[in-house]
Amino acid sequence: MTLHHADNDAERPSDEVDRLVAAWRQERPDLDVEPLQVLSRVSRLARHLDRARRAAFAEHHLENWEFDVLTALRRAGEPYELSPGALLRATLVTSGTMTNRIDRLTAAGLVRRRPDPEDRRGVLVSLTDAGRARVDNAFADLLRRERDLLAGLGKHEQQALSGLLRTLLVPFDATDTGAH
Amino acid sequence: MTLHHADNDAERPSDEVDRLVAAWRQERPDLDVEPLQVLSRVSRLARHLDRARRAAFAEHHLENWEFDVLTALRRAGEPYELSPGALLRATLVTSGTMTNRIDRLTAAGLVRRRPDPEDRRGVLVSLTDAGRARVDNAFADLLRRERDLLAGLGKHEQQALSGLLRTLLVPFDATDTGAH
DNA sequence: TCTATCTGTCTTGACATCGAGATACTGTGT
DNA sequence: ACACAGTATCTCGATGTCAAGACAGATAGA
Repeated sequence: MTLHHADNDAERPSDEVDRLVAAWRQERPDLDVEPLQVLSRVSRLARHLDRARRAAFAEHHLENWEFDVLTALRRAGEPYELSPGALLRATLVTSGTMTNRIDRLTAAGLVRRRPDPEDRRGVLVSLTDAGRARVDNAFADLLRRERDLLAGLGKHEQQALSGLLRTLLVPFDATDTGAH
Repeated sequence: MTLHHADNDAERPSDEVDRLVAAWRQERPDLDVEPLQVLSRVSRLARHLDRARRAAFAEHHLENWEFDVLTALRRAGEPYELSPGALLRATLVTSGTMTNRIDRLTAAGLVRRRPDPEDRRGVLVSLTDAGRARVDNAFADLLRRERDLLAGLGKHEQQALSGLLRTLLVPFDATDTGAH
């Protein structure tokens, strides 16, 4: 079957989403399930990426969430210092979560808290030397592994892919005010 | 700045990942952070999708995890029945999680458990009529919303995108045996 | 100055997930 | 028959996250 359009045939390797879409076409031929071809793949790939990152960071004794916070600080540049509010906007988590994360990173000696001299409600969180060393090592390692994951695509294909993804992302990053 | 290569210029709208990559280039000019252009976008987009799905399902009184289980059963076709083991492989969660989910879906009257007549260790989980109605409505709604999210891309672009994503996904779906 | 409102951080309680292990049954080989 | 490895499900304890709200301090208007 599906002989009526030679679109998707030929012996291209198929993934779980191909099977999923085929099952839906069988069960709900009345619906157009094309959107799943893109968006289910995005979700599933993200899930696999999460696991791959977990494995990568294990060697550096870092959890994914620790890495997320530390990289946000590292990216900020000298003196590697941000407010909790800036951190939660960068990492897309809520304020309760961020407080908890900072507590644990402080206990682990990777970040430091100090009162904001210009706003007495506020706090500033900064990287310790140990934190900076850990994140720099882990980040270099992560990039190596991510390059491997992308090895199946040529340079131009990667650029095409990131361009298409950007188009989907722009509306979110424009209108979204982040989590509170 | 960044005048030395006209790559990424022109006034293309930019997203958070463009800013993130720019920050890394400033801080770590020694590293090639190109992989982030693809993979950070995948992660962030998945995160946004998760929220969008949450909003979509709220109207149907469904949580994301409920939808995942119910659709797996719905896709299976008549009589909409699978083992917990098959369900956890389909949804990429652990067995403890799946037991818990089935408990709660049973309490909500959306699925039913019965002993497997052919394997007395086993159980079979099936959709109730209420469960099937709920998932069918929610799925149609989800597809409408996902189509809107993809409105920024033409048909060919969507196909190109799903093809590129499939290339990245195949290695995972081939070697991965799922969560236990 | 006083008051109302806003903002930034932290606290609390509920909850879904994971990982490891317990339990029950199957099927194979001796 | 019997033991043993394999498989399927469930139980339990620990953990990370969220949502809502408490609280202190900032900010603007009268």
